[in-house]
Amino acid sequence: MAETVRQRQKRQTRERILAAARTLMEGGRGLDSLGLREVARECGLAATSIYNHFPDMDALGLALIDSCCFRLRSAMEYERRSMIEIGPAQAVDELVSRFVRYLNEHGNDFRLLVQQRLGSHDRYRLRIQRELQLLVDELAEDVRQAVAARGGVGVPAEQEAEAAIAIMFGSGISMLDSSAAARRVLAEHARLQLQMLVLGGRAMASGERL
Amino acid sequence: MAETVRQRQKRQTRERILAAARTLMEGGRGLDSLGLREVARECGLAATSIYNHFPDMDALGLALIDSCCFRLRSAMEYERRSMIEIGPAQAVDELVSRFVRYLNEHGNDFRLLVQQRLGSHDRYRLRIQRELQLLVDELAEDVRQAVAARGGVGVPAEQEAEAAIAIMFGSGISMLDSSAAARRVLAEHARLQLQMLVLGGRAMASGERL
DNA sequence: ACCTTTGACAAACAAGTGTTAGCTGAACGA
DNA sequence: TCGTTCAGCTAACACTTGTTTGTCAAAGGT
Repeated sequence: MAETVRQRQKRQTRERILAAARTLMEGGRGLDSLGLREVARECGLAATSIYNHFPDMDALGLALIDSCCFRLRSAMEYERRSMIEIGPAQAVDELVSRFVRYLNEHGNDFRLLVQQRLGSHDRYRLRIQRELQLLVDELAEDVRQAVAARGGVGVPAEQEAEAAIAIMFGSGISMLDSSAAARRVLAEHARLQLQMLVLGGRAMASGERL
Repeated sequence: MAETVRQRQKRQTRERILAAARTLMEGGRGLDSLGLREVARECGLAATSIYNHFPDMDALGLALIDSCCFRLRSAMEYERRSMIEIGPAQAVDELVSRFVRYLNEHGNDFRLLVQQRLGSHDRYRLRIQRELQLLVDELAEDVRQAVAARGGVGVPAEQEAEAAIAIMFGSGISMLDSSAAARRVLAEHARLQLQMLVLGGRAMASGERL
């Protein structure tokens, strides 16, 4: 059955609410300080109308975070095979440039996720941590496959992936309030740091120790 | 001239206010959601009395952040020479265990710093970023000296330090809501990741590339 | 001893908060 | 066509917020 007029309008209004909330957070404001009436005003709705779409403010926040997770996921997803075929140097380049593009397009998403990862709201925190763990797991799996395809063994893929994400997120946070020029420098640094990490993983796999 | 009764009492009250604010944030609450009257209630003061110690709420927040920066600084400071003498493996151990101890004692400080690093308040953000940059710079200088003392050259110390801090902070965030047992595992992971990084720096210095 | 300073206070202000109750009018299913 | 559903509205409740004003009593300075 096709979508009725009412259903379409309701869905659109719901999206307008989420969009308004995101707009209000563009200045870097936290999710905690976001008011229901403020969101309603931003999208030209009566305050109480929001309750037709979300049972309470927490639900709105969770929906917001969910949409951020979705966009992060979409942005960092890529065809698995390519990672394996292009080799480690280009894989690092690809990873960084993909992340930089995500930051340029959805910097406020990223800010929200990192902020709420340490927020007081347990539901939000768990949701985000699960998402980030998925990111690490996928990257680890890719590292394993890429290493195996080249005949390598023993690289601690899980730790390498976790450290790689930490490095990228660290750079990402710095990029958030940097100019476009400064961002390019920071991206270059991130690339170098990741290369260092991969070299270290390789050294460790071949039995080298400190 | 010795401290008068009034001066001492004022200083003590000021500290009581800051302590109350920190207590209220123990559950992981953000600085934004902290109310003046709430803080006043927590330390048995009239709401308006706080204005005798801080011109406004922003000043209170800044004082809070300053005290967090101070404690982070104290916790991570150490005798410079030891880092150079003990060699890279123990240096990594020392760094991690120092950071873990800091997290155990001042986990909420750390949470506050990481949260506000991305907050909307520019003054807070800048203050924290300056502090973290100092941390990176000091670590980089130590790496340079340690490498030089062992006759190494060409290690990209600045990038290595930045990546190391990113790795530690990433682990730290995960540790914040982990049990003591899980924290030990995470610390072990951080150690491994840092070792990987140092090995990579060494490889890179000797001309190895991906 | 006397006057000034000042930390703490209660009362009030204007505005904000999340949420509930009840109404209206347009879209819907029959 | 007629009754039902329901998104959006206004009004209200019971708070909370940061801040200003003015009072009061204790400590400080002379």
